[in-house]
Amino acid sequence: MNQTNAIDAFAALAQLTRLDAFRLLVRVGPEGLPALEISRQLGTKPSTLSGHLSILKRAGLLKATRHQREIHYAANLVSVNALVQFMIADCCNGQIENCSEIVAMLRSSDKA
Amino acid sequence: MNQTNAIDAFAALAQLTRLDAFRLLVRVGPEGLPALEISRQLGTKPSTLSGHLSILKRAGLLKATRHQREIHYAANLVSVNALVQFMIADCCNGQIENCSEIVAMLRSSDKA
DNA sequence: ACATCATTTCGGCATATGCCGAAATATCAC
DNA sequence: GTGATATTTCGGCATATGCCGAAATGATGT
Repeated sequence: MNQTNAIDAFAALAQLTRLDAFRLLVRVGPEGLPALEISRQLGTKPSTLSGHLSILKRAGLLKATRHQREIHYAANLVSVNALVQFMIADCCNGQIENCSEIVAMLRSSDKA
Repeated sequence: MNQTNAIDAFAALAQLTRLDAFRLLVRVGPEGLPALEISRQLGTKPSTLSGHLSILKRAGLLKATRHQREIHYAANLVSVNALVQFMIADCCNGQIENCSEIVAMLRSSDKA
């Protein structure tokens, strides 16, 4: 994960349709959904959604796999972790005692 | 944290100068830095940076406090946590066994 | 009040983004 | 090959964003 990569990921998520699509796929889990099904669930035109999916995929946030005629898109959670790591890298210049709050919070992400 | 709020936060981070500013302030820690100092460290014009800081602040990613003439900006890490929670909410429809990987990854955020 | 330093607001310009419909490409069943 | 379904690519248009310099606002010390 580098600056450019992180900006692509943030930009990908900074748009209503794409954020909805990503969160839908997070809920669905590793099997993902075909593009047309996502388009139906979100109420967007297939052509519009296609561009959005490609942006999310290029940013590393989605994985795509063929299933017969359909292409299933699924959330790539590894990249979420990398993005978080990048955001809070070298927090408080490594003075751990200052960062303990945040670390505790990220630990509490268990409920996700 | 809701959709609109999350989009504002992602959009705020999806820009080179703002991402640099935010990460700089994460490194600096809770005391933050005055605007002009950030402007110097990033090599941007004060007027340009001012707009960026206000975007980050409106997104909840920065806190601002006066110190004499200066306004110190500091990263608000609580909102980072809220953003992550929002991104991965209801992951795998709550079927924990499918999400265990991600949970483990976010736990490993300790090294931050 | 005045001079000074810190920050923000404003206009203007160039570029990027999002939406759609129509057409193109890809896969499958027959 | 033909027809049917799934997905992507391509124009075109409207809007949003980022940058800068200049001017305005805020806060401090004398």
